[in-house]
Formats: sequence, C-alpha cells, structure tokens
Amino acid sequence: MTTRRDAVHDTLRRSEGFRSAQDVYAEMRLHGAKIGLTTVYRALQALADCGQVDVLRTDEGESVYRACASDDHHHHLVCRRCGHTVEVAGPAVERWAEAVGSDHGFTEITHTVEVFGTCSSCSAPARVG
Amino acid sequence: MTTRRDAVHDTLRRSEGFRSAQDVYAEMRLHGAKIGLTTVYRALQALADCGQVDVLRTDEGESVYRACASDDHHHHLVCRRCGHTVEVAGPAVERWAEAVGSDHGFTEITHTVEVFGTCSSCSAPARVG
DNA sequence: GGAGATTTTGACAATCATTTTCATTTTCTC
DNA sequence: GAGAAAATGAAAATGATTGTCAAAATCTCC
Repeated sequence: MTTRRDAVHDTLRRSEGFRSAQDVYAEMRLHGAKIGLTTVYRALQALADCGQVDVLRTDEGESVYRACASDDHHHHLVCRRCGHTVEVAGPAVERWAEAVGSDHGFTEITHTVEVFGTCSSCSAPARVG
Repeated sequence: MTTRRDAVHDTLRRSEGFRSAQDVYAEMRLHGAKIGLTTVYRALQALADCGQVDVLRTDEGESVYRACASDDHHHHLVCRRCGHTVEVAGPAVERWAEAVGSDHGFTEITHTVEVFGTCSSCSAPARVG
C-alpha cells in the first residue's frame, strides 16, 4: 500500500524547493487530502530512506524534503529567500572530500555540501513607491 | 561580565570534538561548576555569534559546538564514531561554491561543507577474544 | 466471498532539545 | 553605597518529531 506515500511524494514533486513535513501536511489538507501528520512524517522518512527524496536540515533544526529530479549524487544551490533550488553536480568536491579524508587516515568517507545564496529574482531591487 | 562564558569556552577547548550544550552543561556540573543549563545555552550562542566557536547540526537535530584552533574559514573532518575532528581548509571548494552560485545568478553565496568518516583509531579491527 | 492475519493509519500523548519568562542576584555607574 | 542595567537560572512553554495503540484498510488462503 503506497497510496499515502505516493500522495506525499506527489505533493513534494509539485513544490519548487525544500518543504518541511508540516508544510507538506498543511498543503495536503488544504487540497482536501485526508491524511494525518504522523503518516506524512512516516511517508517522508520512508521516501528519504529509499533515496526518493533528499533531506536537509534548516538552521532552525527542521527537516526539509525535496523530490529531486536527479537520482544521482548531487548537491543543492538554495535561495535563502524563496527556497528556489538548483541541483548541481560537483565532481571536484567529491574528489576533494575523498582526498581530505584519506589524507588523514579516515575511511568510509561521506560529506554534506550545500550552497546558499540569493537568487536573481530575489536580489532584484525591491520596487520603491 | 564574561566569567560564565569563559568557563563554557574553556570546557569546550578541553574537548576534542563537537559537544552539545547538554554535554557541556553535564561536564561542567560534573567538575563542580555552578551554572545553569540556560546560561550554557546562552554562552554557547554568544560564542557562536562572535565566531569563537563553530556550530554543527547532528543528524538528530542537536546543535554541537567546538572551539576551533583556526580563526579562519575552514571545514571539518569528523569521525562519526568517536567525534575526533580535524580542521581542514578547502580553497578549491570555496571557489567551486562561489562559481556554482554565480553561474546560476545567485549572490551573497555561503556554503556548508562537512566531511565525515571513520578515523584510523576507530577503524582498527576490534580485538576478538 | 469471507475469516482471520497483517499492515497502515492517525488522534493523542510523550519526548526532548531549545527558548521564554520572570524574579533574583550580580555587576556596573555615579 | 543607591539605583540602574545586565546576567543568571529554575521552571514553564514551545515546537518538531516520535511512540502508542486502537480502529480501519488490505492481504491471504480457503
């Protein structure tokens, strides 16, 4: 039974940036979906576990999810204003992380890399008057 | 008045890896310090605000702090087992992040980069028998 | 088609790090 | 010292997330 999970996945796919569980829940309820918050959390976790969605932690400690287009390992360039997200590859970074780790005798190296900025739309000067 | 803050900072400096506020608080109390949890939180935040300690978020959403040797921008190679931490520079990564951002029209670019692994001590085969 | 087993769901309570509140204490400032 | 301003901390509040458990949905085998 994946109806609920699919519904959650769909909601996420319709979103542009990263969304929190509470966001997803609110949006689904808004559109009339009959689903509980607990189920949204479980679906999101399940999706994250099987790699179908990416997870990030906000500065406030909230987990946010995104249904990314790319299945491959990639990173995110996220607008800190509107949340607009671009998936980016960074082979150089992958190699760097691996090298840094093994240089220091570390094994089973993983890394987290996220880039934040203000996207062009958001950095456009606010209309005055 | 910075007595408390200094005490917190000192405790952190004596630690090898990243420590949570609760950790720091427990350790200080253990050593007889008379300080409240609230104050530890406040001191840690203040130290982080003025860049005297680095902050990370664990997978569990806990904030962990570290008094780093380097004042300059740097990243961390953290042992996921024992927490042993190495401060590493990554000029190539800085440039990459900047380039990725501006390529997509983003400004005011920041980034988070952390590398995790198992350090040599921890990956040594466990003694059997 | 149906009985019973299994899984999923979701309302509610519990957890837990962190933050607020607010009265008390400490530390200036003059 | 007196009074103002800042720091402290105990306890309550917050808020995301997780656990509980009974009800509902679904599957399985006859």
